[in-house]
Amino acid sequence: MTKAVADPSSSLIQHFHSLIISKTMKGGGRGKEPPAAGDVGGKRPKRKCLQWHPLLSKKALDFSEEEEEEEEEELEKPQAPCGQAPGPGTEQCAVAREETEEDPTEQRARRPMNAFLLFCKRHRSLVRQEHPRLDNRGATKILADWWAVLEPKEKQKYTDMAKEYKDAFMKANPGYKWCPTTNKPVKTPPSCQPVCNHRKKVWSFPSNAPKDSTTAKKVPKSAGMPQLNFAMADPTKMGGLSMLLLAGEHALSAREVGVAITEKTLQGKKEKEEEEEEEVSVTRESVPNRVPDVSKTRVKSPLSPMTEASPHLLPSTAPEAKPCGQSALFQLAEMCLASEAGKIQPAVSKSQESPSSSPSVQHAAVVNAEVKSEVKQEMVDHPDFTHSSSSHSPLSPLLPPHFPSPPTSSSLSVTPGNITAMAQSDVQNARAVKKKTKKKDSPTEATATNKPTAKPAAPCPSRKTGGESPATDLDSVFCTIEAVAKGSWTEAEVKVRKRSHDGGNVSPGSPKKKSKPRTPKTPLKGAANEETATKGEESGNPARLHSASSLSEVENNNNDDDDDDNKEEEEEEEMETAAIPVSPKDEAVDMSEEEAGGGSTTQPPQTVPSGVPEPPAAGVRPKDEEAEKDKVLEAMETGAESRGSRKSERSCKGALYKTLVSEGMLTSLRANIDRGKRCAFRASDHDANWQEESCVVPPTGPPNPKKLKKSKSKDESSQGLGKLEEEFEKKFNSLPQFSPMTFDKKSTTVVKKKKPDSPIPAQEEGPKAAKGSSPSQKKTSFHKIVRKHKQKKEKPNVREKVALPSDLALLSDSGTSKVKPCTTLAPAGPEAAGAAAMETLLVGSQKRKARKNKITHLVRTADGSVSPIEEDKAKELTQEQEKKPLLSQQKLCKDQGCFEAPSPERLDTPGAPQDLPAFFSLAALAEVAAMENVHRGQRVSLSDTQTKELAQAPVLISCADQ
DNA sequence: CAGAATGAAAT
DNA sequence: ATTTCATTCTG
Repeated sequence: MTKAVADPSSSLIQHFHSLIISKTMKGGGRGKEPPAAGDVGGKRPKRKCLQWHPLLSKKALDFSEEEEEEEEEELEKPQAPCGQAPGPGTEQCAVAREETEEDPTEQRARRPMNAFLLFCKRHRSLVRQEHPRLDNRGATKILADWWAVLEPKEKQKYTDMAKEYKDAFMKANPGYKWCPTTNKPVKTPPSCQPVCNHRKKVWSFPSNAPKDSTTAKKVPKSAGMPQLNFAMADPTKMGGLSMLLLAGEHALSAREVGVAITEKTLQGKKEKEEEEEEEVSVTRESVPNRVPDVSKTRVKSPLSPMTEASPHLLPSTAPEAKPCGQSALFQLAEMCLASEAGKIQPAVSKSQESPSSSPSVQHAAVVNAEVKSEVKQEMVDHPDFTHSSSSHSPLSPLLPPHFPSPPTSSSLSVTPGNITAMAQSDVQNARAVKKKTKKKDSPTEATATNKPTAKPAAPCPSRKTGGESPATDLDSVFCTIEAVAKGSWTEAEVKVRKRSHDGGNVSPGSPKKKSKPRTPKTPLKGAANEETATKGEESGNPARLHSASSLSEVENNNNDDDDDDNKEEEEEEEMETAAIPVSPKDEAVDMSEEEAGGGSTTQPPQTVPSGVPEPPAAGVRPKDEEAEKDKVLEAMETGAESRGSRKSERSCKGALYKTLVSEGMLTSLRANIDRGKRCAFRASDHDANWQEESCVVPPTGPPNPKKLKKSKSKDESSQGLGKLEEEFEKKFNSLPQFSPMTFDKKSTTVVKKKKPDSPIPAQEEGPKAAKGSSPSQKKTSFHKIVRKHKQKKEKPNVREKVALPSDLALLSDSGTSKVKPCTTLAPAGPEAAGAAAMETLLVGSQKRKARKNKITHLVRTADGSVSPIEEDKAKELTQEQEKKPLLSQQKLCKDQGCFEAPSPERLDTPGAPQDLPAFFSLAALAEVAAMENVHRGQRVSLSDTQTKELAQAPVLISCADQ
C-alpha cells in the first residue's frame, strides 16, 4: 500500500534477504558436483537458491492480476530509491539492493518456473493422490502426459503466469542469467549476482576454488565473506541473522577488505582491531564529507556490502551503493560494531599507534569515544547487549580462514585487562562458534544490532557510566556462549537473565515445547535457539517484553499448528474449487488461536500489553510483513517514549530483532520445519493435500520460528514473503487445476481424434483442438513423432511399437478411475490402439533425447553394427521397452485387477497387437530415415542423433518385420 | 543424489 | 544444437 515507501522497501529487501538466507539455510548447497566439504549432509540440498517471488519485486504492491509488468517497473523505480538515494543512484540502488539481496549470500535467485513446472507443481499432488504408489518420476511422467494433453488454451494460463512470473523476476533481477555457468565478467555491476552463482559452491571452502575459481575471482569479496562464515560454521546452520551480521560486517570491513583483506585475522582480537581500524578508516575515508557519524559511515557500507566487497568488480559502485542501504541489517551491523568498538576503545586508544591507524588516530579516537559512550550505555542498560557484542566477535572468526591470518595484533593489544577479556571472549566465542552452530551468534548479533532505524548512536539518553566493568557483561556473555556451545540455550538464557536481572519467570521451555512437536529435527533446534536468543536479549531489559515476545511466539506456534491443521482439513474440501482466499479464515483462526495460546502459555497475555506494539506485531504475522515491520518500528519509536525511558530502546531492539528473525531466521526455520512437517505430514495425509491454494498460512509471523507451518503444500516461499506470497499463491492457486478425469477424457478423446473415423474429437478437446488448429494437431503430433524419432536417441521405438497399448492404458488409468482404463485398453481395437500409440508416443516418456553422455552407450559403428556394449544396450533398451509397457500394464492390472496382461503376449509375439502401431512406426521410421538421409550428408562422423537413429533402426525394423 | 518431465535462456 | 536449471520427491 502506501507503505511501500522508502522504509518499506528496505523492509522488503530485508525480507528478501531473509528469504535468501532461509533458503540458504535450508538448502545448504546443493552440490551436484562436488559434494565437497561444504555440503551439508543435508538430505536435501534442494533449495540452493532463494526462491524468488514476483511480489518481491513489487514489494508492497499487491500483485494485481493484470500484467504487472509495467506496473512493476514503475513501482520499482520509485522504490528503487533506496533510502533517500539521490536520483542518480536510484537505479543502482535498486540494483544494488537486488544484488545485495542475492549476492551477499551469494545466493542467486532461482529461475522462475516455467509453465510446465507450474503445472507440475500444481498438479503433482493430484497425481500422487491418484497414484500413491507412483514415485515422483512416474508422477512427472504422468504430468508430462497431462501437460501434453492439455489444450493450448488451458496451458495458456500456465504459460501466462509463467511469463508473468518470469517478467517480474527479471525486473527484480535485471541482470539475471539463467545459466551462470560461464560467469564471465558480467558487465553490469548488478549482474555480478549471476556471477556469484556458485551457490552450490558457495559453501565450499576457500580451497576448493578450482571450479569456482573462475567465478570466484569475480566475487572476491562476497565469496570470501561467505566462505568465511561457512568456514566458521555450516551455513545451513547459521542463522539468518548471522548472515546479516556478516553482511554488515562485510560492509564495514569492506573498505578494509579492499585495502587489505589479507590482514584479516580469524581471531576475535584481530577482528576487533580490524573493526576498529575499519571504523576509523571508514569514517575518515568514506565519510570525509559526511558527518563523522559512525552510523552513517556504516550505513553506507552495509548497503553495498557486495559492491564494496567486490571492489574489483565495481569500484565505482561502492559509493553509490552506500546511500541505499539502511536496513535492519545495517543497523545491526552498526550496533555490533559500536559495541565492539566500545570494548575495544581502550585498546584502541593505545593501539592507535598502530601503523595503519596512526593517521586517523585522532579521528578514530573521537569516534571511539562516541562509540564508547554508546556502548557503555547499551552495556549498562542491556547487559545482554554486551553479550551480543561479544557474540559479534565470533563473527570475526568468520573471517575467512583462508585469509592469511593477519599479522596479528598489530594494533590491538594494549590494555591488558581489556585484552584479556577480549581474548577470552574471543576464545570462547570461537569455541562456541566451532562447537555450536553459528545460530547463536546470529541471534545475539541480531539483538545487538537491532537498533531501530533511528540512529543507533544516540537514540537513548545516553548515560555514561564511567567505567563499566566489561567483565561482568562478558561473563554473562560467556555463560551464554558456553551454554550455547553446549547446546543448552535455554539454560544459558536463563542464566543470563538471572544475572542481568532476576526476572526468572521467563519460561524458556514453553515456546520450544510447542515447536518441538512439529519438527524434532535440527531445524527446530535452530529455531529454538534463535528464539531463546531473542528472549534472552529481550529479557535483558524488560522481562515482560520478553515474556510478551515469547508469548507471542508461542501463540504463533500454536496458531500455526492449529491453523495448519485446520487448513489442511479445510483444504481438502476446498481443493477443487480453485483457490480461495483462505487468508481471512486463517487470520481468524490465528487470532482465536493466538488468544488460546496466550492463555495456555504460562505467561499471561497481559504482559504483552506492556510490550505494547509488539503483541500486535506478533499477531500480525499473517498479514503483511511490512505492516509488521512498520508496527515494530513504530513501537520502537513511539513505544519507547510511551513506555518509559530506555526500555523503549530495548524493546525496539527486541522488536527489530524479532522482525529480523521473523523475516529471516524464522523463515528459514519455518521452511525447515515445514519440510519436516511435510514429511511426516505427507505420510499421514497423503492425499488431502493437493491444494496449494489454501496453504496460505500467514507466514511471517512474528518472531516465532516455530511456526512451522506444516502446510505441506509449498508454502515455503509464501511463508517467507507473507502476504505477498499469499497473493502470489492465490494467483498460482487460481490456476486451473484439472481433474484427472479431464485428462482421462482427453486421452480418450485424443484417441478418438486420432482415429480416422472419429469425426468429432472429444467435446472438451474439440473446442480447443478446433481452436488450436485443426490441421496442426494431427500434423503436429505426427511431426512431433517424427521429430522424436529423429531426435530420440535412446528408445524411440519402444514407445512406438510396444508401448502403445500399455501406455495408453497407463495414461487412462492415471486419469480415470481404475476400471475404466482397463476396459478401454482391452477393448481397444487396432485403430484405437494405433491412435493410442500415437498419443502415447507423443506424450510418452523420454521425449527428450538423452544427454550425450548418457547416450554414449548407443554408439554404433559405421556399418551399423552395434558395438558390443551398444548391442547389449540396445537389447536392453528393447527389452526395457517391452518390459516397460508390460510392467505398466501389469501394474495396472494389479492395481485394477482387471485385464490380463496382453503385453506378455505381445512380448512373446511382438507383432500381433501392434500392427497398427507398427505401421505407424514404420511410417515414422520411413520419415525419419528420409530425414536422416537428407541430413546425413555428412557421414563422416556419426552424430549422436544419427547413432541413435541407427540404433533405433534395428528395433524399428524388427517391429516392421513382425 | 539421480532422475523424470518441459521450457526458457544461454552458450 | 546443446546445456542449465527450475520443481518435486522416491529409491
